[in-house]
Amino acid sequence: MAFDPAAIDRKWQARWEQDGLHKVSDDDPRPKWYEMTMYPYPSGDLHIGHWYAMAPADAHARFRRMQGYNVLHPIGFDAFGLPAENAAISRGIHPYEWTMGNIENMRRQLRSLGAIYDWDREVITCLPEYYRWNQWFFLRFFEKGLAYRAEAPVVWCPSCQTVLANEQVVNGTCERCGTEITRRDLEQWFFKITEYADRLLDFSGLEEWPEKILTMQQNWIGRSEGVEIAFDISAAGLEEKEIPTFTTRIDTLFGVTFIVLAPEHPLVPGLTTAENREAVDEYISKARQTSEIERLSADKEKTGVFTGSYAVNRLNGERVPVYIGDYVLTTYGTGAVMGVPAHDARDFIFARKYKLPIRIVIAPIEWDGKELSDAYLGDGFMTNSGAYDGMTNDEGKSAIAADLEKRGWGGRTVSYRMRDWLISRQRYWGTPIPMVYCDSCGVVPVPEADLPVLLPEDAAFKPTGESPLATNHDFVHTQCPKCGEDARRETDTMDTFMDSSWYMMRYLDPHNSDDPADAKLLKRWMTVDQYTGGAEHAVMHLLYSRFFTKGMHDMGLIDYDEPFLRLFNQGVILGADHEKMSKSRGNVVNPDDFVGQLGADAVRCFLMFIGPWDQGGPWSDVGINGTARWLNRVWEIAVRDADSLDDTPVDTDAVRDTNRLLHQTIRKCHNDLDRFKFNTAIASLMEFTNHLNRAWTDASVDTKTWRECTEKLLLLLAPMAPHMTEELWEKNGHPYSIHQQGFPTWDDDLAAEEVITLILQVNGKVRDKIEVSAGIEETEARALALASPRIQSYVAGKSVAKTVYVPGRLVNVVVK
RNA sequence: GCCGAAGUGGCGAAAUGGUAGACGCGCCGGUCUCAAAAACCGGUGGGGGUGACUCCGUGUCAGUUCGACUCUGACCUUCGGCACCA
Repeated sequence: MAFDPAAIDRKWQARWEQDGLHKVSDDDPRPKWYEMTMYPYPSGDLHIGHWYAMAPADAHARFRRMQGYNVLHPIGFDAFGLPAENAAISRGIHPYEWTMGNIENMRRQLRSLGAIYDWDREVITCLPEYYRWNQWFFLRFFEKGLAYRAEAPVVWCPSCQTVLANEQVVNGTCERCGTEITRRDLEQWFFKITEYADRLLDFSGLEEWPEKILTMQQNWIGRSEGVEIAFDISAAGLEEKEIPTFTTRIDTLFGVTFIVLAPEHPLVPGLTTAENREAVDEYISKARQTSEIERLSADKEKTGVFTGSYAVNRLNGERVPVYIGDYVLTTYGTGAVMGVPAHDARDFIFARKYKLPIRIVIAPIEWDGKELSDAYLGDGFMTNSGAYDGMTNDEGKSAIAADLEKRGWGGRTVSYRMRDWLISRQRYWGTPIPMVYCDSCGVVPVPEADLPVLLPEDAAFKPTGESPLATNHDFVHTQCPKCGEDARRETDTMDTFMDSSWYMMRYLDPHNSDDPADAKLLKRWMTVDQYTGGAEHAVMHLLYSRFFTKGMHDMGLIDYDEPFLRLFNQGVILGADHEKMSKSRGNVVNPDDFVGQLGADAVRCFLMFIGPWDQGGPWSDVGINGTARWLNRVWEIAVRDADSLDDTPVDTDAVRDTNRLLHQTIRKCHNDLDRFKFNTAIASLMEFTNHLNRAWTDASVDTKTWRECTEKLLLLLAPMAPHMTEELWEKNGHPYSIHQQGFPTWDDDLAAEEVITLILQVNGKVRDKIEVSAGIEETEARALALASPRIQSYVAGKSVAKTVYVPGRLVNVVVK
């Protein structure tokens, strides 16, 4: 019976589909297990990276199903986004056609993987039945005050011709295309994610998220506690009488020798005196020209220019000069900082450059009173600080903050690095934002009954920097839902991260036309028990989705407030040259070639066998042969005629060994699959296979034991290699389907070793190994060790200081 | 610059205080064959020894311990994240 993997793949994929084996029922009495993998963008081709993300996830979901859970492991397509639009521009295909064609092809490829996807639950985000709920959620967020329109300096990608959210900027470049970003002042739609900053920092509702992701989210949110303190500028005769600044080091307030405003700060024109105007204007226009990357570079020279005005530090009445400098960011804090050169590295450099005084107000321990060669950032005693002198700087912090609050000059506050989520996009292929602009009523939401606002089929795709929808007159011209007069539609579309923020709900009820998802089904299935995907979404999708869930929770739409209970990040699959796969490197692996030749199971197993799943690693065209060979051997073993063996144990010890290994293998496999350690699970199955093969050759196994072992081997392997195990299950006369069987269980007593190898050491070095009974007593073990001739030869002439006994493992004789 | 993870045979890796290198690739030898491939069996960290054996060995250097790939400190390298955030 030759093993023909391709034929077996076809046979069972068709059978499972026909039988609806993977249809998931909502009423199943078993406990639910919702395991999701990040849905793919329909780029048109399922590459090995997709397989690496999906095959192990599927094996894990299958493992949970065999453990007795009602497992939902759905799939869908992240179908809005720029590549579709770019295809339209370069090839004249409509984004819809392009996307749906790709989905068609990818469905076929996804089926070849043999996963347990329930295709009735497929979600495609670019269809009105999906994106109408994006609009619906937008309106809910708007009503709740969590969606707002504001003018702000926003990030612009000159290549994508659209604004981006801060999270979508990587080192000053566009996350999608790598183009250096610029800034623009535009009126855009934002989601108030900053209002949830503190709750997003609370990870207590999560179980088993990688520490790395939590740290990244924490750093991204960048919470810092400090004080907002206002400096008096009433002398300048402006309407504004003060400059608010934010500091985390209010204890250094007496060390302030200047103020620096961001060049874009609104007070700059007012504070600039006539004789300084020319220099200030020149500086500002130069700052505008410097690129974002350059401006954000930390080691760039700190520059600035004096405005000619002074501000008063009201706590000590000192008058300090006001500068502008581009090391101060408009987007953080108040866009103005108090300059404390003695205790801030940046201010120190700035003060040196512009010959500003450097006054030490926190005395370093063992300070000799000399000038500093660098800013002193550590703790110490307050000095040169009036009434606060002699306090520790920690005490000074609270004392000064309290005094400022008392006098109304400032107060404790919290600043965040994270900005609100900018969701407008000046592109066509996305969800239209359901808003109308009316000359008399202002900004008016589209009534719920009028949803969805359909994305029109025809639009000019060429990006001009303005939304393509803006040139579509039929789309733009509408009536105000309030007064009925002529009005204009919003022509921007939504960030596609809107789609992925709630798609886990839609899988539960993908065709519901009354709600995003039925409340009973949400109750039944949410929260997602296990989510798997790449770590690159740490501060984008994963953060947005947590925010979105908390927002929905607060609106009473759902009763849970974290979307994903457990998260696992798989690593990245690399080319055989250990480099990232890319067309230009020519190291891209096409899974279809291997699937056709060796079968889906071999590809699945090899991907899991390469190494730990979270580590990723290099693909190997020859390495996969090892896995394929092994599956071949499993096949060959499982089709042997067990009746040709003796039906009574030939060698009871050998049979007991086989049985013990069976139970150990079940235990190992179970524990490893539970923790996504597929590589060692497969290794243990290989060992077991090798053992069975030897036992057959030695004729040291009886019919019954052989049958039990091969049956269990197939069950253990079923999550990883679903096709061939199903075929072999049938060949061995078991009832269809192997995938509806329980995962084997083990007996610790049967798995326990009877004989162990006791390691005998002298001074920690292995000198002898002896076989002893597992239940050996300590005194006996020690005696055996000292009696060993090999140990004695090392002990001879020395004195035994002590012996260390580790039960079941070793005896270490310490000699001097 | 700061934070985090990692560094083990020719290669992917295993072992999380107790036999370093399980399992697999590759390579070498063998069986089968006219021959080759496939398949199967055996060997395979390095040095020394005819051999029983023996010494060295988990990035480097110290330390803790009877015993360290594993724990601690410093350093080197690689990869990720953040990077004027006041």
